[in-house]
Amino acid sequence: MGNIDYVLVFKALADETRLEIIKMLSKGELCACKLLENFNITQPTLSYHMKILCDSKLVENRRDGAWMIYSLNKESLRNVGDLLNNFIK
Amino acid sequence: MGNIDYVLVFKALADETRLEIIKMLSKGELCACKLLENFNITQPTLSYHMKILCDSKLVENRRDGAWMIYSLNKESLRNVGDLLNNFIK
DNA sequence: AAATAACATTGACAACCTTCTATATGTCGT
DNA sequence: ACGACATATAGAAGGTTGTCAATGTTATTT
Repeated sequence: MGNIDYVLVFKALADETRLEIIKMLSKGELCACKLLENFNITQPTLSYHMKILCDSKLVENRRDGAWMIYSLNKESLRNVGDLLNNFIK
Repeated sequence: MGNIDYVLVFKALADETRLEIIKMLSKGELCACKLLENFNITQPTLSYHMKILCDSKLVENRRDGAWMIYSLNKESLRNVGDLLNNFIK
């Protein structure tokens, strides 16, 4: 319910890697190590991107033992879509 | 029908001033001078922002005498909304 | 044709972003 | 408690962004 910082959200979306991460998460939650397999970036770089995505509220995380599981925050995505829809009428 | 560069689009949206410009244009087309009145930025800075918005295809421009008239490209906005909708189902 | 008005372009600078390596923290199994 | 694994944080390097002052361009008016 916390208010959305749309600039933060669009900054989070404005990166090829993060957009691909969101696409992957749209098919279901994933741990960082599974996400990492799909990119040519180091683990700290992925961690950096995940922090940006979580700070924007587009993505949520939960710990499962040693793993960190990431999933989409669909309400946030819906709110962003609504913002754009309001612009076009 | 040119394909959309979503990273470019989200970069264009990821700025407080440009988001406000889009909000203003959502109520109807405007010339640069009218847009400028609403911000504490210089004319070259507005011109810079308008170029980014036009490059992203979110905004279109047409010349009317000495004025440059800007308007939203609603199809682009709809496509971006569709992209987000596809993520959440 | 000269002055004015609206807008774009250039060049400079500070702030921010993305990436890496190195290191730290947290968790599990032995 | 130790080793191995998963993830986060810190610091540094290089690239990108947003802003301005100065200047250029295009259109209008006198």
